[in-house]
Amino acid sequence: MARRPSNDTSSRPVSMADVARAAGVSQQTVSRVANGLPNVNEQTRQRVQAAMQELGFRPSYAGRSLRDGRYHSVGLCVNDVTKFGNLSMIDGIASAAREHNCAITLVEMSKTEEFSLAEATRRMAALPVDGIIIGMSRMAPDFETFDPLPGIGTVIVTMYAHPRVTTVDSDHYGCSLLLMDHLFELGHEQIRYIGGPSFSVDEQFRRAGWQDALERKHIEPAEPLEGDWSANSGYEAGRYLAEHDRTMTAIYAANDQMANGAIAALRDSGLRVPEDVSVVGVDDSLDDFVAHNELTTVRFDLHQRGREVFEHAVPEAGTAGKTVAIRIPGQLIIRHSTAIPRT
Amino acid sequence: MARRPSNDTSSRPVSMADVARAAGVSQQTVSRVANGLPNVNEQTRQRVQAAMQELGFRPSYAGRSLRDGRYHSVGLCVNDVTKFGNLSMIDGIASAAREHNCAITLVEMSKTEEFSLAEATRRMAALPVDGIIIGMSRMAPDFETFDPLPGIGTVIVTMYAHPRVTTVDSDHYGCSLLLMDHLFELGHEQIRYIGGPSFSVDEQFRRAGWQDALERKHIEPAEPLEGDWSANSGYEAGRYLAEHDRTMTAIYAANDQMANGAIAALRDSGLRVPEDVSVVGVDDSLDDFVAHNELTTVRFDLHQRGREVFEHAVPEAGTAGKTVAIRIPGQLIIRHSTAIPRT
DNA sequence: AGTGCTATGATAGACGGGTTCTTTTGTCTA
DNA sequence: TAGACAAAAGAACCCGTCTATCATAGCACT
Repeated sequence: MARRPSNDTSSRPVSMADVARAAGVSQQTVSRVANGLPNVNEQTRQRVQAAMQELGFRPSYAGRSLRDGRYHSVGLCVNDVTKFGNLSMIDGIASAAREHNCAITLVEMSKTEEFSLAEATRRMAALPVDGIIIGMSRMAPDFETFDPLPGIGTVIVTMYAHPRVTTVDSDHYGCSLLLMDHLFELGHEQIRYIGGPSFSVDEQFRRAGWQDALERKHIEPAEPLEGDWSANSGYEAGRYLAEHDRTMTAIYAANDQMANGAIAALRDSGLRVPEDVSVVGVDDSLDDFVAHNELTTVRFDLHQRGREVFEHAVPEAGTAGKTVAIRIPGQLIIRHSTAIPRT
Repeated sequence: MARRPSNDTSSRPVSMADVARAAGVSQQTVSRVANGLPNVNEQTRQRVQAAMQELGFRPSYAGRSLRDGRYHSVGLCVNDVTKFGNLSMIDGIASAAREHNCAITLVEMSKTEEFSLAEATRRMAALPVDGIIIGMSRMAPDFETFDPLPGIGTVIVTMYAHPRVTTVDSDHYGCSLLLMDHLFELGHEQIRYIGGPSFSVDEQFRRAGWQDALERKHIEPAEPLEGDWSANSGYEAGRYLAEHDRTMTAIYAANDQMANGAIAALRDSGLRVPEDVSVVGVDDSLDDFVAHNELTTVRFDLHQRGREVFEHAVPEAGTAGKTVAIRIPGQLIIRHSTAIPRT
């Protein structure tokens, strides 16, 4: 004989059968009570509920999931929870998930090493998820060849489009155009670029936007500088530019933190912002950290992105099947770090 | 009749039975292959593996969980993902979870409204979790009366101790003592306090530490100021103090962001930091946002906290049953925002 | 008495993976 | 040729929830 059904409530979670035994009713009367179905006598209902309470019954997630084939959770795979991009992704998705009464199953891959989409998918597929979301903040080695698992919605959060997978992201290319247009309108032409690490996908697209904007106006882009997203790296780059480039009138830093560092460097070098040099950033992330934030920047609607990501990963209503690439535009926030260039 | 077993592989995930049918073997021969058990002919094994590959078999999480009563995931319930305290909690727990090859099931409660522990527990208990972690960044209305669910490990991340639940947190009281001792050693006595919102548990303990430290030295604490953790609120408080208190020699801001704002305010008011006024903060959170961060602060080991939280929520080895209160000390980081007071 | 409705029980099947028990098949030896 | 033994495969069931049938008893109303 296989395992005998055990009646000791101590070592095993309380099941409906336990409750039924305790209340002196049948198992599916307990089911009726648990699911609020009709045709249950009021006295019986109370007796069952009392038994549930006393025994500490909670319906088995595994049993229920097995039955109705749904997990009510969406899988999210990121490399580093604390990076601004990932954090804002979690935030946006958490909002959307809550609206759908859904939880998030979060897996953090190695903070430093890159991971393949196949590996991430395999890992997530073994978890209780109705859909898989992968944050691809750096190019995965198998992006081109990757095939999503059949039968489960998959969304990659990245700017790169994929022929067989829906991708969603804030428009990290368009934000550059917004900022560059703003600077062009003010009259700037010599606009230097301080980027993030070159392996970053966001960096690649923000930088491409900067470069294309210049080339469209037939301006030769000066050598871009590479930081690591931190204010200190922005400071160093700003210092370098202040000392070596007397023709520039504006700096586009690929995020606010580096922009903030660059501003400090310019001021330490005796240059005024925005009178001598205009500075712009991206993310609108400084408010909590810097008093009187004056930085012109681009703000992304992260909750909208979260909603799009979520709803494409867990397609409730016939949205399935279509592979799309969604880019959510940012909004230009003009503050006082930009002005008409000195003549 | 109940639901008929369906054989259309299209609408249903691929099960072992499907693989067995395709490979022409029995279901548990597939099981043996899947779990690498012996007593399977090499040819049979290859045939089964080929069938698995072709059909895209992946073992059902629900079936497996139902069988062995484990979910390999820990539940985490917070009010707002983006708040520094919660973010660092997620980060720390994610590390610990990864070490145990475990996922995190994340639920974000209302960002603004407080929630009861009973409600949070009920919500988490319906999810695939082997343990429940609740971030209580503001006092829950039912903290005193709360009883944890039997049969599942529960940890509350908060400074308040609870008689029936293990609580873990960074030592938000001790960090104040570290900073105050540092200021005392330099010779400061008139130390003003800029706190976070009074409903915050962290605030309550950081403030209590400041107050107790002063009273232990028989110094009457001057009225504490209340901010909202943001740099702007720190700026306003700093401005107020600069204008109204000419006897203070140091400011203790309850987080780095407010400290950063306060420093800006002092400088705007013509006071030098640290020559005229010393400033300290807590969290060591500025590095990414501010170039040349000079703020003396306290850094918490968030990964250690995450590990403690995780291991008490999911007790692998006999640590169960004991209700403890763990407070993880911070580390004083002395930079250059503190100096001997002017005489 | 017959009809219809409600409350409940009894039984069973389905979901998918894993364990145990049993049976079949194959090989080697006496 | 029979017996011993091991390898391989099958059959049965359990985990817990939910639902689909039936069956039955009680009650009210016509």
